Amino acid sequence: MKNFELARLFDLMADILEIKEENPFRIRAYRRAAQNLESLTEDVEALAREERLEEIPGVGKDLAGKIVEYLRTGRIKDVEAAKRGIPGGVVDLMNVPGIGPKTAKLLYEKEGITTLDRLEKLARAGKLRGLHGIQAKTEANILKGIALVRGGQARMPLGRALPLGQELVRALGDVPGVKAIELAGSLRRMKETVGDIDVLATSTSPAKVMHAFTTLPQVAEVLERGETKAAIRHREGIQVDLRVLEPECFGAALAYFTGSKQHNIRIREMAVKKGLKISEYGVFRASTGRRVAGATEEEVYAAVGLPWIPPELREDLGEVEAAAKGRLPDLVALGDIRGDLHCHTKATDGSHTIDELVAAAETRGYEYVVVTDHSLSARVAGGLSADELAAHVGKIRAVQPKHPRIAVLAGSECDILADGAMDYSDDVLARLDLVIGGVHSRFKQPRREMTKRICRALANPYVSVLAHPTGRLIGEREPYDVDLEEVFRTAKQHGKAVEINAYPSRLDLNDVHARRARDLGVLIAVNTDAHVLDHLSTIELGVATARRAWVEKSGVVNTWPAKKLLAWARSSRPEAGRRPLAARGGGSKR
DNA sequence: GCCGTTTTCGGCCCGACTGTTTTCAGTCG
Repeated sequence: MKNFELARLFDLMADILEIKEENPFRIRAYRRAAQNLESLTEDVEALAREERLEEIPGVGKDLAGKIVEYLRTGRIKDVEAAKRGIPGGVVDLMNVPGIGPKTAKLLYEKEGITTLDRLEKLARAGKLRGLHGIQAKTEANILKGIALVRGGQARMPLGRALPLGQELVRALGDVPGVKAIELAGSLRRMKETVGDIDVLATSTSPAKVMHAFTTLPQVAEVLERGETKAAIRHREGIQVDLRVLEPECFGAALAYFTGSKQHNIRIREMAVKKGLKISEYGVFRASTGRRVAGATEEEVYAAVGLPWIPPELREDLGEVEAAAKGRLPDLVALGDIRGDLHCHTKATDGSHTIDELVAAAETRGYEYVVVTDHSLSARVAGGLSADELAAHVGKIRAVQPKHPRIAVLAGSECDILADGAMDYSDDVLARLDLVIGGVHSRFKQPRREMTKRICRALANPYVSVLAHPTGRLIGEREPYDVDLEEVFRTAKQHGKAVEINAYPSRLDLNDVHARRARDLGVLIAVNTDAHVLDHLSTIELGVATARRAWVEKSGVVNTWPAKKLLAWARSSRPEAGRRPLAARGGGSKR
């Protein structure tokens, strides 16, 4: 899978062309192609083999040729050529906030700076001032920027940023004069990580809102403050941008501020063709400057002949075309979820009892909850032996009478062993209502072994759902090397579901992979993997990821009624019905 | 460099804030 390598290469090319002050549209073409390669759900090598590269948006004859060249030779001559005369470090200078292509070029050409170290040294010594446009303040900003880069300006996981953003919205919502306030940007689009938090407010007295914002207790530093726009650094480290506009602009401003940038460009291009101009202030007739829309997002989209597009889809990944054809997906929504299929208890590594879990699920309005503690091999998690599982299932069944409004189901998050066998024998699994299979060991297995291992588990008649299919932990652990195409094909063949695990540091499958699964017609389960009761609410992150993947309600097994869900889980099993655990003797561990 | 219900050539989104060159370029989103 060379999608990311190529994306980085095209981005590098764009950086170099910027420094060389090339045609800005050519630069944009490289950036757009890079972005689309990054979010491509298919393997670029497969597309190349099938001569379908030009189906990638933003990839024409020329870039397709460069992709083929890279896949064949491992390099692109034009990129190598462009790199000549621009030392690699010069491009890195542009990572410093405030340094763009012009400044990077200036620093290199006038001072020969090609590394951050050298830049820092000269800035500290006050030797940059006097260069065209650089005085003391710019020098100080460069030093701040360098510190930021060195500190690793890592993007913040959605699960952390969302509560911070919601807290800010609550705080600013109380400020007198604020009419409406919303999160925007990548946070509203629910990207798995966000670079900053964008907040949009409408008010008749923006100055008051600006003041309130820049003096919030969460503020570590005010970065920028104008009449309608301000930016602060949150004490949690992330930057927060606030924009305040008149109420009649709200829809246009929300659309503009939600992005993505690429999506906005598409919409504005459509507007231009209709003789309109769209900005954050509204939709205007280009000829007269007369305002024709802007109070709501629906108005803005309607002005270019489109239905409203859900924020999660606004990535210029086909949603504009789908909207134009009236074929937007009917996305799964939080309210569609009828139960959680993946939850732990004190029996293994959860921190609440079965009863507490069931009560919490009931409070959420769920129709069912599946208790899925770990199997024996997950030793660190206190995995259960077959005997212990039998006793545990007895306890799970025992709480049912106390909770008549919710079906309490017995399951397991059963380890998929190194060779693809399950951690419990089939006759043990047969006594469970629903089994989730997951990889928790031997993450470094070679791709072919890992793929075979997971596919074997999916073929097991008692396994219904594949937990966290790639094993990645955002910012902590890389996904294991596995051929997801093969996994998805196998899941489809056996009618099994793959999970979108909503655990904040997992979000596994991610949006791109989940979309591929969805495109291949694979069933999806959205689960929290809750270890503490609070985690049940992170289902929101999982549903958001499903929505970003264009997943519809019908494709999500835990939007189904309990009867349908259980019938599906049983459908691949050789025997009909479920035999009571006690009648089967049990005893053996596997 | 891409792309086409105005176009296979000639377009390609739009505006705010900062620092400094004090009228605007550079950067950012």
